[in-house]
Amino acid sequence: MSNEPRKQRPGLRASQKEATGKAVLEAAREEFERVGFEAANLRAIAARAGVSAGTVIHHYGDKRELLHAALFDDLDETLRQALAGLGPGPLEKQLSELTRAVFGYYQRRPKLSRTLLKESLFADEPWARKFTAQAGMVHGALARLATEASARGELRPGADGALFAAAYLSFFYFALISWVQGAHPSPVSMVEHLVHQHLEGLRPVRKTPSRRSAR
Amino acid sequence: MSNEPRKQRPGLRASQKEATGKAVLEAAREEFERVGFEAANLRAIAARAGVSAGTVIHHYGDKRELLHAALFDDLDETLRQALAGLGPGPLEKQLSELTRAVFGYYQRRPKLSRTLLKESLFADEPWARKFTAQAGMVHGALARLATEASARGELRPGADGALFAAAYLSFFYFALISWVQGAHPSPVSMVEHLVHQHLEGLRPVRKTPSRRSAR
DNA sequence: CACGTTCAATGAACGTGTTTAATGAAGGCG
DNA sequence: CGCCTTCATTAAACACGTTCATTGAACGTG
Repeated sequence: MSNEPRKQRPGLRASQKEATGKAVLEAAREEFERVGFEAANLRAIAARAGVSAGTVIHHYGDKRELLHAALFDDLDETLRQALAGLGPGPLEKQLSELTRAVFGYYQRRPKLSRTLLKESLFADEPWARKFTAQAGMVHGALARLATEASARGELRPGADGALFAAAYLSFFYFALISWVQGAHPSPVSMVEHLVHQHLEGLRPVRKTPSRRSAR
Repeated sequence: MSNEPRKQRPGLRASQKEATGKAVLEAAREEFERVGFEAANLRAIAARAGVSAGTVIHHYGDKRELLHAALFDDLDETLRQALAGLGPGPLEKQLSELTRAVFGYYQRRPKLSRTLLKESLFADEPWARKFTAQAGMVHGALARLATEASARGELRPGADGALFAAAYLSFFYFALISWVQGAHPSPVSMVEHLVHQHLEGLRPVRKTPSRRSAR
């Protein structure tokens, strides 16, 4: 039972392995963004990293995991910064900022955005778990935003923040899928309209709301 | 050789081609549903249809197109029947029926539902066009349902039926993706909750609506 | 240091989707 | 009927992701 915190010295072999892994990841990022996922060639990525194809697989399991390993952190960072950088504004404005920021992540990788979305939505384990956790983080942040908005009087007191968060995510993914499939020029305004309608509701008016009915 | 119905357009070569095409399609359906998309082997499908692997590709271009060719019509039929069979009930009940019916289509193909959804949402041309058209048909029918509900007084007169349809589709796909990824046991109730919230809205109450706020 | 063990790395081999050149039967035409 | 054209079909070749046995250097231990 020697479960001591056995401090592993860097070790020459371990650090070499880490270096190789990073080189492969960098080569993969470049190739994926340059020619897209399906057109990217594992042997080409391996050559660019100065290793053999077998080494790439030995490190990352398969091509899809390599994609996720190469790009997950960037998306995660984008999400965290977008959430952290939200202004105090009204809920709809905050969501609009968030939509724009995350959309930008995909827009910045035109050759890759379609596959990126496709493979992250339908990832296998262990990445499915990571993406679920990531979505859970965003979901929680959104629910918190809704609660704050409720406290400001923008939403009714009993509003279900978690359910609202699910609705926003539905709208966002639907719009994003429509965009990558070429069905809409920009998901931002679609999400905005859907969020607005979701907040206002569609039931018969009891009294005309005094809020601006823009758009 | 007098069994020829007449000098018809088809011609011997054309009708032979159509026969092999159908045989391939049937073999593909069976193999796909039996072992799933990725595990299905083109040479096995070809053998089952009594042709060579090249013939399968010659007919359908690639493996993904074969999947769509094999299963699109079934989904289309499911959708049309679900839409045609909707009762006169209130809008939320109609949507619940629709959700159940379409969900059933995926539920009936456990080995295939994940890939089916994945590949249809992110299809390439020419199938992307067909799926977009199919979604457009459902979208139109949903907008019509909303308009009718509006005429019945369930929704406010100015309600945007098209936007509501987009919201429903967002919820449905989000719930379906969550389901195929194993994140939720059944998409039906999730869609129901989201639709309900969408209809009621989240703005502060001006006057207490007579409906009870479930959940 | 000597010796056995671990393991990152390799390249050849494999499975499978896709491409291609060849084939031969159907179809059109004088 | 002869001849040429079309084209569905095929087998072989190819491309690429993935598997696997092998290797040799790093590592741990006495």
